[in-house]
Amino acid sequence: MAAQRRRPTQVDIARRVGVSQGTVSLVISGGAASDQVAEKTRRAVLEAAAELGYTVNAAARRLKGGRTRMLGLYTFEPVFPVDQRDFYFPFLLGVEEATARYGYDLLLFSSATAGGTRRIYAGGVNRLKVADGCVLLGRHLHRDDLAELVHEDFPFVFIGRREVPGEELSYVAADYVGATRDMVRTLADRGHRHLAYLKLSGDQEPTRDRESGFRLGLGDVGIAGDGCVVHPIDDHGVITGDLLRSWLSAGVTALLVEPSEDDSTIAAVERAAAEAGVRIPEDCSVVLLGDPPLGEGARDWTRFSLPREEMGREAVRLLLDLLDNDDGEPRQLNVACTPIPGVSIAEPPAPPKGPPR
Amino acid sequence: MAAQRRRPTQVDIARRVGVSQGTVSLVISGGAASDQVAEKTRRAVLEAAAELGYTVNAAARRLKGGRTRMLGLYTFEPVFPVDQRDFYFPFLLGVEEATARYGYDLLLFSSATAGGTRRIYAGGVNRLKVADGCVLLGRHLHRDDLAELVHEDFPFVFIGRREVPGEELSYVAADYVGATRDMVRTLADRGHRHLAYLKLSGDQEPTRDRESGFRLGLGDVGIAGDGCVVHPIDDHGVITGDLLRSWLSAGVTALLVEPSEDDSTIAAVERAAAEAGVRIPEDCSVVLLGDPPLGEGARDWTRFSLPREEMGREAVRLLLDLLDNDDGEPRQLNVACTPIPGVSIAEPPAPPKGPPR
DNA sequence: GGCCATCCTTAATACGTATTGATTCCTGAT
DNA sequence: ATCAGGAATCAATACGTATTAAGGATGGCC
Repeated sequence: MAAQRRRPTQVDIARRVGVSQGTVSLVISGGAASDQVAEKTRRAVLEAAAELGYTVNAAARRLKGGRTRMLGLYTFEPVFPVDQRDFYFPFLLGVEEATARYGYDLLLFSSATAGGTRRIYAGGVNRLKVADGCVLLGRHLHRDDLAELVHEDFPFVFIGRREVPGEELSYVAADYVGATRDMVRTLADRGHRHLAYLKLSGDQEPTRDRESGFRLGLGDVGIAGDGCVVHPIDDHGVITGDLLRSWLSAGVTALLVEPSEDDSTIAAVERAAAEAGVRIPEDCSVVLLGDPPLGEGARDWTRFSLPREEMGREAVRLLLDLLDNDDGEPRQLNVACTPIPGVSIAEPPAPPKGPPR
Repeated sequence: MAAQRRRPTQVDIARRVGVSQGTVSLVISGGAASDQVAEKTRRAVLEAAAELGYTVNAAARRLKGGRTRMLGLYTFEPVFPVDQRDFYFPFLLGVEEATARYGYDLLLFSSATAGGTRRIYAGGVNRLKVADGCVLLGRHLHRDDLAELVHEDFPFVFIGRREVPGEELSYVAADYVGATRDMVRTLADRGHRHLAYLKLSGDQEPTRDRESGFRLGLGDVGIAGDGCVVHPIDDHGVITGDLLRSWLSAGVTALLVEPSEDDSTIAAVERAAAEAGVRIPEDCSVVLLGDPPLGEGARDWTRFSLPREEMGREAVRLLLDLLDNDDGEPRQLNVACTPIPGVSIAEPPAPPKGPPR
């Protein structure tokens, strides 16, 4: 154990065999340039290398070559805490799988917590750049950091559509617009004409996309906006039974609910319904605009699901594409969501009193 | 956008500010030597660094002997595939959490798959060394790789006890010996005198430790070994109803089953019992020597559980300790398992015929 | 004004590898 | 004997950082 402290280098091999370090390098790196080395020398070098227990110093090799063959994964929220892991884990899975398949290593930027908040620029230094490129993930991002990042021209791909004014950036996103639009159609086909959309507060792109889809859907089926409600809820989802009841008596027959990463908004809707004595779907249809992790024995909601694992894989693919073909062009990919029929919608109930029209 | 492709270096910063590269290094590395730099210069450097989007080149820093502030995580099995993730995930969780808390980043060596098998030395290069140190995990390891790694004197900690002949290495392991020993005692207290131990084939340390515990336990309670059975099963657990029946008629009243990473061995026991018409625990008590991931509605086995998350955290702690105080001493830590009572044991049934004594 | 001490900055060097233009050595032909 | 030409090897250099001994400026003190 108390043997040599220093690891053997190519110089050690060279000295032992009686050649130069350059020659050793030619042999060790193998491949193309290696066949110009005499077979005898070649064998002698390899033998000495084995005897000394030589291994290439990865750092030195990387230093020379530029690439690190590492991809970074930065998450604006901590991914591993258990309450959120079911939501984020499939992305991770996909990213990891693709990273491995392409022969890269994956660097998790776990350290980036500055006083509880996660920031890219800790100490004025962008740590992400240790990797060749980076996959970003998470809802509660710092706009400043993101803008700065774009400005730096560092290759990255966001999972989820993100906007930075005046810049085009690369992402792979779920097609919330289309999926929500389809949901509205589905409800309209069942006869619903008065809808309430419960959107998350905080003006994030995923929310905006759903809202666009909502309005587009209304247009598609010819529903006027004034019979409908758009109601913001905070992340921990507060909605009262009274509020729900007031909507229903105003003629609303179906709810579209935007889920958060956990199941808080859905739980809130369940509570409100119970409170108001409203049955789902008999008295009110409910659809989820997404596919949050639900506990055991949860209701089989009518919803759509994101191909999260595939999104992770695609993000890596785009990133590598970005690295290899360095035009300045952003890569943008929208993937379709899969509708899940579920059992939380039904025909609208017979109107108790005459609703407006 | 089509700006410089090359990443800015300390030299670029130096040129811009009008100082030397050395001064920039002093500022960037921060800490002790940093306070001999004038505050004005210091700020100018940091500012320029931010503007240029400078990041320290990990490879270069490492080459020079500095730290990368990266810890590696190398798994001999793929961790992410879903069927095994429930087993390995808590380790990951612990490792990630501790890594983050100590301000390090976590490098997952996903790339190390050479033709399906995971090898540390892919192409003669030990890639682990990019990181400051490494946590190793997994059952099906390559002994050659491990021996080589030890021989290289690279700091690492294994999760799980591992042996390399003639070397002492660092690990944090579950105390399988003690836990199994206690299980034998528990069974003996209930009146069982003839036990069968189903061990995994493949001569791994965790298996050997359980077997030691088994024999120690027998000694503790004064059971002779000749009324007991030690039966190896392969990873996919084949055991027939006939075999089970033959044991029982030879007087065996309780089974100790070593679980694999999935639940295959347990499923095999269930099958064999059903096949032979043996009820658990009425006709035969069964304990698990571990805590495998079980599906929904699985039997509440009498077993013991590993503090997997804690083990992950501890591994990181040991590793950092190893990095900071570099004596040649290995760090070894055994953590106790927690017994879980369960409902799969009972008193031994009345002997159907006179069993041997 | 000269000398020293203090503070800041620099120049030089090492780390281990990959690459390339130059050099030596050989062989065979003239 | 000389030279061309190829094969095998070498010497030199770059990569980006950390470190340290040495240099230079500034100010104080007598």
